Amino acid sequence: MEYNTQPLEYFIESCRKNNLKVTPQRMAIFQALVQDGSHPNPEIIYNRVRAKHPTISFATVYKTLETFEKFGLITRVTRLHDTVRYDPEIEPHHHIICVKCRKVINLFDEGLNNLPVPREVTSSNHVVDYSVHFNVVCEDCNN
Amino acid sequence: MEYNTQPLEYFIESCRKNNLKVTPQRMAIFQALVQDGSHPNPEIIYNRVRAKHPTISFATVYKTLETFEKFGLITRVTRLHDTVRYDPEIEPHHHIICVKCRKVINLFDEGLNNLPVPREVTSSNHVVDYSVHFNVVCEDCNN
DNA sequence: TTTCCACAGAATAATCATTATCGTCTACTT
DNA sequence: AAGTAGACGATAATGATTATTCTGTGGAAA
Repeated sequence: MEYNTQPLEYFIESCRKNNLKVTPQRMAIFQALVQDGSHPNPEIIYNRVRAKHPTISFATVYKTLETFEKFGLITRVTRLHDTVRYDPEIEPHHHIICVKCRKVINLFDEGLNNLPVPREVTSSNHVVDYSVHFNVVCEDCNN
Repeated sequence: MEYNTQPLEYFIESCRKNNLKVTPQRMAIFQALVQDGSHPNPEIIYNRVRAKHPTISFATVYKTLETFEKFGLITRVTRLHDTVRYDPEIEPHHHIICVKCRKVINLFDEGLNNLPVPREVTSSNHVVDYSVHFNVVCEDCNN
């Protein structure tokens, strides 16, 4: 179990490279994220950070995480978290997702439908389905 | 371009099988979803349906879509739409997502990191990255 | 050193998406 | 005819996120 994939020194270095100031709050937010592999949401991070910085505000957490993501210091699991997106397609398929305009296009591909599922996945979980998310910048957004 | 993957007759049949009443509103909601491949959110569907059913309410649209999904008539692109989930991992990796408790676990797998990306994806898009989402019921939720 | 300025942070309001509640209606049972 | 469950509409409530505004601070420039 190795969570500390991004040691603090690397984080600080990355901030410097991007002209981001390294503040105690930012370090705390980053550490709250790195401390485990739980993919926390802003609320959880906020609560963790409050232990050491009781006056920090929600907005700061949101803005900081957004900034980190913008500069590639962290990622988000999916970029489609703003609203539910429905699909009438119920057969196995995959998705092309434009990270700018959030357009979603279905992708049907036999090869992708038959990926070898790692044992790590099947060993302790019941797999419902899977789908490959291609995060792209689409033609329309590329101009 | 083939969107009508689920003709209306099949929809009606599926409703009957699941003891769901087939109402004009439900047909309209389903057709608003099937009419194109745009993966609309509830707001868009609401606006489309209002053309024929001006008195329909937002709540009905939400509840109906939820019902459809529950019975497997439609799907959602991702089940992590309720809140942003951050990840300190910036190297290519994949996700195991429990559809019940929404736990997310990173998955590192060389094979999955080197999938052949279909030409359909690369031809008109700039691929930022991709990630395989395994939707599962995790050990904890399986009891 | 002093002044200036941009960024960072805190507090708070506002917005947007979603869910819950409640009353009504209707088809179907008893 | 009365009862019941599901469906619908109206609306309130909640929860997540974003915007706004003000204050502070550290370093660049004078």
